[in-house]
Amino acid sequence: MKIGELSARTGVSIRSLRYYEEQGLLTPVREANGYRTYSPYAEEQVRTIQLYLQLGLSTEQISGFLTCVLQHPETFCREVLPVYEQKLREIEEQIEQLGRIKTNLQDRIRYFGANPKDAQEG
Amino acid sequence: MKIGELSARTGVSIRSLRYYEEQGLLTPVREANGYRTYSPYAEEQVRTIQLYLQLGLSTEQISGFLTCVLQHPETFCREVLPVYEQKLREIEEQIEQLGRIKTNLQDRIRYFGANPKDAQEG
DNA sequence: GTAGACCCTCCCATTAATGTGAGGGTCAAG
DNA sequence: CTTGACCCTCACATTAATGGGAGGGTCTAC
Repeated sequence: MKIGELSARTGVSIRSLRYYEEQGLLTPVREANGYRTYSPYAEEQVRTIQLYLQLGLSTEQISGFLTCVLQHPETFCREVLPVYEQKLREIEEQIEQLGRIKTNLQDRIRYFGANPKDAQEG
Repeated sequence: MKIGELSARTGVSIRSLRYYEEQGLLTPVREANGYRTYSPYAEEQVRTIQLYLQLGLSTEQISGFLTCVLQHPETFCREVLPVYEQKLREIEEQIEQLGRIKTNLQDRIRYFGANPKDAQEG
């Protein structure tokens, strides 16, 4: 199938499909006229890419294990686990940082309730 | 004081001080030679700006209430509360989103423990 | 043979704060 | 009057995935 059809089937923009190729995540064959042709498996492949992107992984990280997970269950590809673990650490750190900011904001908001309402302009 | 001294006192780069001015957060006077001259109060002002930036507010948001909070307690400036509340909502939403991703990652990581270790290469 | 729907590449823009460097003034001390 | 430490403006780079447009080829149906 051509890029327009793959885009329609997956909901991923043509621009992004070309970007994934540039990043080594997709390798369509080229017809004599230069058009990209994708195998039917590309559709699942694109959905897989999207899934990992939604987990916050970069195209570079995804490229490290995509070939394997397309052929095996995720848990069989040993490149995957360390990426997940690192990402998990990053996420936890971000959550902590956001939690600190949240508490700080909540404290500040609380003070508004505890103080006179004669607020000043600008 | 000149920009180099303000930078040294606050630890904020000269580049950033000029950026804050561009964004309307600082308004040093200009000498005849074009040099920026900052009042002694600028030091506290810069620390205040940094504080709000660390809360995740944008320079645009900060500019909306900075003048007021420099003259009054934060709780007296009515521009502040809605910004805090909006930011708090954003933070909470981000935390939720990260939490979902975290759970997803943890689930995936758990499956590795529950499966055979004969992982495949690339 | 032409209209219209495809496809191609190349390149710029987005976001927000900051880094960096070129090219060039200012000023104080020697 | 030169050195060196300042200061200035302008402008590009950073990040990552995506949007968008220009300029142009291809293919199908009429």
